[in-house]
Amino acid sequence: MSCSLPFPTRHSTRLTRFFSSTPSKPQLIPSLQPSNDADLISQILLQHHNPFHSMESSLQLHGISLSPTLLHQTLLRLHSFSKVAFAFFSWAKTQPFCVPDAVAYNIVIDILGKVKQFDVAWQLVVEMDQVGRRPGRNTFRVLIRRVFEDMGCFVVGEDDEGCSDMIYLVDTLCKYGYVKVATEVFNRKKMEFGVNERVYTVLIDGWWKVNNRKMAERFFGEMIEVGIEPNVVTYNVVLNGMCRRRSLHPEERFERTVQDARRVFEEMRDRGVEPDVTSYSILLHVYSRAHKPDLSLDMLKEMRREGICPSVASYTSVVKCLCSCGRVKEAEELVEEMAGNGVAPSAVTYNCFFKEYRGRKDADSALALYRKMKGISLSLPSMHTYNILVGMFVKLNRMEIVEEIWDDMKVSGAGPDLDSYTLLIHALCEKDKWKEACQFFVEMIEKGILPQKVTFETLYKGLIQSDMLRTWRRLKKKLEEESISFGSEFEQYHLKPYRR
DNA sequence: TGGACAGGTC
Repeated sequence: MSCSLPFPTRHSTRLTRFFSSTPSKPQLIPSLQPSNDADLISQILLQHHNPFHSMESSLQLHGISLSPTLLHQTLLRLHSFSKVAFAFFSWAKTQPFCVPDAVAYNIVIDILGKVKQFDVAWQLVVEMDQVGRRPGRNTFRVLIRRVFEDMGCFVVGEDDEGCSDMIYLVDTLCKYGYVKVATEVFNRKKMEFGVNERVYTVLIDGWWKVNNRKMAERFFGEMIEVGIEPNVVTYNVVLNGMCRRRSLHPEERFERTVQDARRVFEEMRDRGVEPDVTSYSILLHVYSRAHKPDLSLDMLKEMRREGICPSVASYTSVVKCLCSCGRVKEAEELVEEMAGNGVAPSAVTYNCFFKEYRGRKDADSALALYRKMKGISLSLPSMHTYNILVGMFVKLNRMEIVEEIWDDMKVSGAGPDLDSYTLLIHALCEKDKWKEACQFFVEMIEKGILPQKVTFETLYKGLIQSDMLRTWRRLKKKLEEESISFGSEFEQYHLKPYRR
C-alpha cells in the first residue's frame, strides 16, 4: 500500500485508497461505511491533525459526504479528544453534504461539557435552535449531567452542604419533569453526599407528580429501609399525590379516596407524626373538587378542634366549594370569619366569587367586589381576576367597565397579557368592531405578545368579509415588519383568491 | 432561605 498511514486492514479499502490519494484530485465517495470508516477518520485526525492545519489537508480530501451516522460515530470515537472533535464538527458543518442533526450536536455538547467548556457548549445549544435542530430533552440531560459532575470542583464545604446542593438539583430536575434524571443523579451521588428525609421527599413528590405511584412507593419504602423517618412534609407529599390526580366520580371513587387519605392520617399518627394545616388543606381540596360543602365545613370544625389554624389555602378551598354550590352568602360569611382570624383573603379566594358571579351574569355583585378589592390594594387582583372580569363585562356589553378594568390592569403593572388581548379582540370581532379589534391586535404585537393563530384567522376573515382591504393590508404589513407568520398553508389557502 | 396545600380552560 502506498499510503503513509498504518491503516488497519479491516478498514474499507475504498476509503483507504481515497484518503491516500493526493488532495489535488478530489473524488467523491458514493457511500461510506459508518463503523469502519469512523475508525479510520478518527485515526487520521488523531495522528495528523494539528490546530495549524486545515481540516481538509489533515484529511486530504474534498467533497466527502458524511452520513449522519458516520458523523456520530466519528465524534464518539473522538470523545476524549475534545479539541479535535470540535474542530472536526465545525468543519463538517461547512460541508455541503453534511447537515449535523440534533444527535451530533448533543454529542459535541457532551464532549465540551466534559472539559468544562460550558460557554462553548451553550453557544451550540443556541445555534441548534437557530438552525432548526431544536435542543431537546437529551441536550439538557447531557448538560445537566456534566454540570453536576463538576459541581464538586466549585462547591467547597461540608458534606451537609453538598447534600443540600444535591437536593436543590434533584428538586429542580423533578419540577421540570426530569424525574428520571433526578433519580439517576440521586442514585449516583447518594453515597458521596448522604441522604436525609428532604431528598427522599423531593423524589417521592417528583414521582407522584408524573403519576408513577410505584416508583413513589419504592422510594418511600427505601427511605424507611435505610432508617430515615418520614416527617409531615413527606406524608403530605404522599397525601397530595394520592388525592390530586384521582378521579372523584362516581361517588365510590370519592369515598375510596377519602378512606385512603384517612388511612394515611392514621399511619401518620401511629408513627408519631401529627397531620398539620397542609394535610387538612389537601383533604379540603378533595371535598371541594367533589362538591361536598357540608363535609368541607365539618372538616374546618375538626381542624379547630385539633387546634390547627386554617390557612388561606384551607379557607379558599371551602370558599370555592361553597361558591360552586351556589352558597355564596355562606362563602361571604366565611371570608368575614377568616379576616377576623387574621387570615387575609387572596386573589384566588376572590376569584371563586367572580367565577360564580360570571356564571350568574351578576354584574352588580362582581363590580361591588372588584371595587372593594381595589380599595384594599390595586396589586391584589391577579391577572386571572382581571381576565375573568374582562371576559364577563365584554360579554355583557358593559364596555365602560371593561375600559376601567383595562386601565387598572395597566396601572397595576401586571399587564394585559395574551389572554386579556385574546378575550377582548375576539369579543370585538363578535360585535363587528373590526377596526378596534385590529388596533388591539397591533398593540399586542408591539408589546411583544404573539397572538394566537385563531385570533389572526378570525380577524382576517372578518376584514375580508366586511371589505376592509386597506385595514387588512396595513395589518399584513405590520406582520411582515415583525416577521410574524401564521403558517404558510393558511395564507396559501386563503389569500390566493384575493391576490391580483 | 431552596421539600408539601388554595387551578385554569373548554
